[in-house]
Amino acid sequence: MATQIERSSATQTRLIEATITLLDELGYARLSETRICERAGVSRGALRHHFPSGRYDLLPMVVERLVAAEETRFLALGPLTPLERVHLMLHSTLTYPEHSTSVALLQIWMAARGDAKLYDGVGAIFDSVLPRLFGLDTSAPSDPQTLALRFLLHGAALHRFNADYDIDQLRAALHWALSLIEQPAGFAERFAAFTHQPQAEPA
Amino acid sequence: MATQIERSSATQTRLIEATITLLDELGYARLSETRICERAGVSRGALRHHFPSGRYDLLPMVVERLVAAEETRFLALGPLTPLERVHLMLHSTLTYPEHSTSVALLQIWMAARGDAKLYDGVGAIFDSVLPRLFGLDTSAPSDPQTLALRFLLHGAALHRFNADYDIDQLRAALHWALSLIEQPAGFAERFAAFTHQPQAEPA
DNA sequence: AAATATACATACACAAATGTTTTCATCTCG
DNA sequence: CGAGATGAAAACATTTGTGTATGTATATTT
Repeated sequence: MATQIERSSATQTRLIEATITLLDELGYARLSETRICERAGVSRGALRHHFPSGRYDLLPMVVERLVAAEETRFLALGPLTPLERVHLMLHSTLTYPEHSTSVALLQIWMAARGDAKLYDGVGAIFDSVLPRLFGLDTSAPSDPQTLALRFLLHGAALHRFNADYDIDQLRAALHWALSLIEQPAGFAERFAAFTHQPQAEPA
Repeated sequence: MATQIERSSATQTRLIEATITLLDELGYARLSETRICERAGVSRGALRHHFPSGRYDLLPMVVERLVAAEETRFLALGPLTPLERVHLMLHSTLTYPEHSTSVALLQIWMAARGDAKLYDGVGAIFDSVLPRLFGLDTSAPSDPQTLALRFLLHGAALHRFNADYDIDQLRAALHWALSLIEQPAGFAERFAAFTHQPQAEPA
């Protein structure tokens, strides 16, 4: 058979991915070890072996994994300003509005507000999103434009769950907003590959 | 003593308000009938008397109450276009960024996605937010500008829980965004009172 | 190959949350 | 006033989730 290290990381990955799926499907409130194990196809004993205090060990790994995945995409592009990063994220949302990682993160985030033990585990990782994804130094205040674009980004991501969600209207709204402001210098040329969209730009 | 009707609606109100508080403090996951009753100062028997199936009867009332409170503020202003409404809400956020109504609603909303029974109770009320608060007819597509401003609004409301939340930076960002676009005709004059008066918020 | 450590599974104990029933007080109406 | 209805409290059963202990096979080490 495989080595122990391979087996371990395989089941850990299955547990983490099952958790992400369940957070998206059922939300944090209905998340339970039993359900996670069912979905991952392992026993509760295995879960408790790898994550001795259950969700409180598991969820930080979930958050870290999701953040790291996004971070990797940016690292490939070299040094980026905060403004460039938000623009890139907005273009990502334009291209893949259904992107679901944010759901799991939001569920954990909302739960951590009212659960000190959970917050101990995930708080620092969530804080690291600012420097790691948005390129923001927490000490220096960000400029209004970048912050406003973050609002737009988060609002658009959330909109997916709204009653009147429509993918084309979402794109049209983001296009309208982006048309009001200038892209960062050399943005289109530098990140053509990254921001390339299947559908054509409106006039 | 008071009449039965008074007693009834008094305890119902206490239960509803305790629920809103707890949703803000602990989140949906840690909401329980026992905790609600503790906070409201009534027995579980009383809760079950007024809300036979617990949260599934209680939470729709919570949602309806919060939506109705917002709706009332708009009704006093006469007929409003969707664009005017979003502008008003953005001005409200500028004035009272800590407004906590949205937290309880977001908690319920995220939970309802994964709980069909809960969705049965609250889904229709959430849907009614579009016509009742945003003035949007669900059949007709909204214009890109209004939708983009909704993104901005929701993103700004969510920002309150971010690590780098700063009330002044939030205001600056919203000001920056609003300075890019024109206010609806006669907006400042018509709604001077609205955008500067404290909101009637159920405690 | 023996000893040990690791990965995983099963089982039990306990706490918390919900669903349900019973009981009592107080209000309402004939 | 008295019967019935209603609001409220308490008590019980059931379910669900977690914490923890124990058992067993497979891998690693010496």
